[in-house]
Amino acid sequence: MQLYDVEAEQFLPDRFVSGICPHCGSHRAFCDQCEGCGRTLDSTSLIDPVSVLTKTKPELRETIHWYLRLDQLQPRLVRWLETKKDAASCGAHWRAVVLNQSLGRIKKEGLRERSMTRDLTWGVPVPLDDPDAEGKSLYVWFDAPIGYVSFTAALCESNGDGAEAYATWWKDPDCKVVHFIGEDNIVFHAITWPAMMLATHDSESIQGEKGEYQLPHNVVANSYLNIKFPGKEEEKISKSRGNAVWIEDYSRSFDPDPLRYYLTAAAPETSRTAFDIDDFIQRNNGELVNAFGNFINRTMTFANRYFEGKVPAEGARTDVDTAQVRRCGEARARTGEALEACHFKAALGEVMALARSGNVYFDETKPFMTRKTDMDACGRQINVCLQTARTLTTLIAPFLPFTADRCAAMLKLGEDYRSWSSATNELHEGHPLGAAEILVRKLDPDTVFAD
RNA sequence: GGCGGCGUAGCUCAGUUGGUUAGAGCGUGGGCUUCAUAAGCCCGAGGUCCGCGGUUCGAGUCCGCGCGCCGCUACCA
Repeated sequence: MQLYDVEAEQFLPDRFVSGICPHCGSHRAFCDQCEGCGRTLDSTSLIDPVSVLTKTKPELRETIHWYLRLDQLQPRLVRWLETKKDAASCGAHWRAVVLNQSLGRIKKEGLRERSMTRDLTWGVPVPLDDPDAEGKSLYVWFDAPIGYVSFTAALCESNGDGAEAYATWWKDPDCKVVHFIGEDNIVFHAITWPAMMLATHDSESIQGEKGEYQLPHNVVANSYLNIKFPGKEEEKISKSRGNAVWIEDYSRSFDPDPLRYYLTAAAPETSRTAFDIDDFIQRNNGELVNAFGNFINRTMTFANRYFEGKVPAEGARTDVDTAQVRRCGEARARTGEALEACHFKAALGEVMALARSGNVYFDETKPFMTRKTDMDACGRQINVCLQTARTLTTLIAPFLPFTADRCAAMLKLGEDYRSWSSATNELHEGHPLGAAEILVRKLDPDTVFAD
């Protein structure tokens, strides 16, 4: 039985019916819950129910819906989620907030069956040859994740592989599916959608056997990103308030990479953060340009000016030299680990740390001094700087693809420079170099504010 | 009301399963350097890890209570 608005000619969802709470007498009660005392209500217990749409009194009508038996799937879901607590056993480091919101809720409240259909005149019609399905649509969170699969199939088809190739992506344990979402969508991706897939399984495997839908390898939820304009208070990004920075507008005047850099560096991975325009300019100029870009630039100009645009001989490396080369390998490993764990801020931090170590190495070995006293040492040092730049090119690629391409062009690297293992492939003596070009430019506050 | 999150240096944040003198970047004070995009490097100052209590040989970390801020509790995707 469900409340029906005769005038609007539609069934009413719980939040569309207001009335008086039978417990506390508050007038701010909805069908499912009272805003006054907070108690959850039975859908028919509300006193003097009124439709929010037409202010008329709704009547009870019988309707039929299809339910997802989350209650029956709960034990398997819990077993699956439990494995996600331990990175070692599941191979993925799940963020605490995702487990807390999903597993925590199940343990305290348990799951109830949930209707996956709605009495709607729009949306995706229930695809059943059943008179009761007439005029009913699928609940959005039932068909939205299925869309993940169907657009994979559509893509496979347009690629000429045939729609059935979707199984390569969705039904093969070797293919890890990772959902990147906002924190408000956690339960749908960590509970509802996995439950739907579990319901299709024949096996008792919690992850899914080959040929069965694979549950997510990881569900990575970010918090919200606020926005802060200079001289104003931090506020929520809102289309209606017009305080959003549109990608189309931004990309008309600026390169995408500085924005990528900032959005990664300031991402709300554990708690809400703000896109602060001042901070954006400052981090671009101080970190990306001064630390990273300048290291590449000072290395390239030096190599071009004093070594005829070729990689100088490696020579007999000193401890200081090998230590820097070793740092390149360590940075590759650490950045890779952080990326695997979806710790993108930390991963980017590792890349920046390598760039900074390059600057430290440059300052400590002083090739601009050895140039006058010991040309072999100078070449050895610039060789190490170039190896560092080589590693940086690959490591920065996942974050700043255009910048990486420009680095690769300067170092005359092949197409495969993005392959992670190639990061520490050393450039050989005599390897030709391109002209030194400015990688990233400073942002001028006045120009940015004008836009 | 229920569920969940956050509170660590002046600012923005890291702190994995409790384990030495709590870290990074920026900012700030002092110094060095010139290859480089007026870039870079070194050293220093700066913290009652929101408060109180508890568990423990040991708590930023675990438990309880309190204070403050925030999100979810949608037929939006």
